[in-house]
Formats: sequence, structure tokens, C-alpha cells
Amino acid sequence: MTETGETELVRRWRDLLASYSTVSCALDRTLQEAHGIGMSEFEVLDRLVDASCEKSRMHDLAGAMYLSQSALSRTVARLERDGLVERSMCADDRRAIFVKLTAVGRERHERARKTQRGVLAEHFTATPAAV
Amino acid sequence: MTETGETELVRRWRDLLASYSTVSCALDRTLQEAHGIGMSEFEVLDRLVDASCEKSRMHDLAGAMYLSQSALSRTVARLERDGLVERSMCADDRRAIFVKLTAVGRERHERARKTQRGVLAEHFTATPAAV
DNA sequence: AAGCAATAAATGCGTTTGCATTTAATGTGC
DNA sequence: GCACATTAAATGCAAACGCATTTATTGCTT
Repeated sequence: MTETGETELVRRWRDLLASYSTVSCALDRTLQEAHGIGMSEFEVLDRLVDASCEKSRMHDLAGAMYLSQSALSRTVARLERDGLVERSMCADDRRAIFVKLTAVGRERHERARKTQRGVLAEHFTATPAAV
Repeated sequence: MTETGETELVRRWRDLLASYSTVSCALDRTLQEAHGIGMSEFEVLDRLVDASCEKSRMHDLAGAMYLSQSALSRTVARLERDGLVERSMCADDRRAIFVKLTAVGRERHERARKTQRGVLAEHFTATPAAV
């Protein structure tokens, strides 16, 4: 039960806000420029690769991401439009939708991952004291 | 020079993403419900109170916040529409705009601050181990 | 089996955001 | 003093988001 002072709380919140803003902005920018995808789209691809089968139900994806159900739906729609994933029916439960990486999507992720890791390294290791 | 592993980098990023999403979502929700203002609007009011004079130039506000110049401009416009701040000319530099809290704005901030601190306390002290 | 609640995903809609541009005022070089 | 770059703020516009609703399917109760 550490008595956390009010100024300490605010300091933590502002640090969090600062870190998030800086990193997410850099990620979005860099991924967009280098690979034509946004941060949310990359996160979806990353989750699909994490799931070894690389074929996940929308609902499971939604649980692993910090996006509303509708936002995820549209993000996947954009990925499909760009040919990076495919949506398919699920025989077991016909309400559900499977999302699967395409070859192009896997390749795009492979390259984008390097970019992302680079940005993360820059922001998390560079200057521990700065910001 | 701590050699930061790739998985460690990703862990940190996901922690950051999780924390930010959780806290900002809770803040936005709670502030909106209880006081009819969003997180960005509260942050502006908070900055104005921080600046003891409570009268800041847009440009200075922008520097202290993680919002684009245009987003700040519109956020202040909403605050003005709701009667929480006033915009006024700056005699020294007629390009600049001063933003000042109104009595209503100060009062609204006073109450909203309690709400905000409560949410922060909940998320930063509650369970240090849980996410 | 029928009716009704619950669940999965998609969609309409309004809000907020960032980028690029515009408008207005200031500063600078000649 | 006059053109031209620079700076401050506002605005047009499109993208992305969340909420609420819709559509389709499944599960549950009787």
C-alpha cells in the first residue's frame, strides 16, 4: 500500500502520455512511409504471426488488441483490400470469420517488423533518462 | 549500453500500449460522463491552471501538449463554445491568440480534476502487478 | 421444435485527429 | 521602404476511431 501522492500520479500519467504519443506517432509515420500500412494494421499482422497457425478468428484478434470491435473489423477490411490477409468462413460457427495472412501479407510483415523493431529500439534503449 | 533484446522491446511496447489504452479510455469515458468534456479538453484546462497566469498563447499550449496544432485549435474552439475558456488578442504579436480560463471553466476543471485523479489513482496504485 | 436471448461480425453515423493549405502578421535582406 | 521568407492560428479534407445498430447464426428454455 504505497501512498501515492497526487503529483506523483500526474507525473506518471504525463510520462505515459508522452511515451505513448512519441512512440506511436513515430511508428505510424515510419510504417506508413516505408510500407504503406498504419500501426493498427501492423499490429494485426503481428498478432497473426504470433498465433502460429496464422489463422485467427476476428473475435480472438479483438481480444488481443486494443481496438474496438468495429475498428478491428475495418482494419481487417483494409488489410484485405490491400491483399495482405484473407477472410474466410468458419465451418464450426458460421457467425465467426477466420483471418489468414496471405503470402504478400507475410512478406510485408517480415519487412515491416524490422522497421518497427528499429523504431522501438530507438525509443526504448537510446537515452533511458531522456523523456 | 544495455543490450535490449527484441522480445524485451516488444514486451515494453505492448505494456505501454496496454497502459495507455486502458487509462486513456477510462479517462475519456469518465470525464465525458461526469463533466461533459473529453480527455484532450481536460488536458488543456489542466495546462491553463498549471500556468499560474492562466492565460497562455496557443503556441505555448501546443508545445506542452501532445496534440497537433490543428487539433489543439479545434479543442480550444470546443472549450470556447462551451464557455470554459476565452480567446483574446495579443497586443504584442497580433498573430498570436491568448487563451484564458473563464470562471465556469475554472470551476469545471476543479471538479473534473478530482475525477481525473481518482481514475489515475485507480490505475496506477491499485494493483502494481496486474498489467 | 419454437421462441427468445446471446454472440460474431459488419455498418451507419458523428467525433476527433493529422496533414496540407490558407490567411494574417511579423521579421529580414537589400 | 519593399519584396520575401517565416511564424501563428484557422480551416478544408480525408482517415480512423467508438458507439449504437443491424444482420446472421447459435445456444437455451420450455
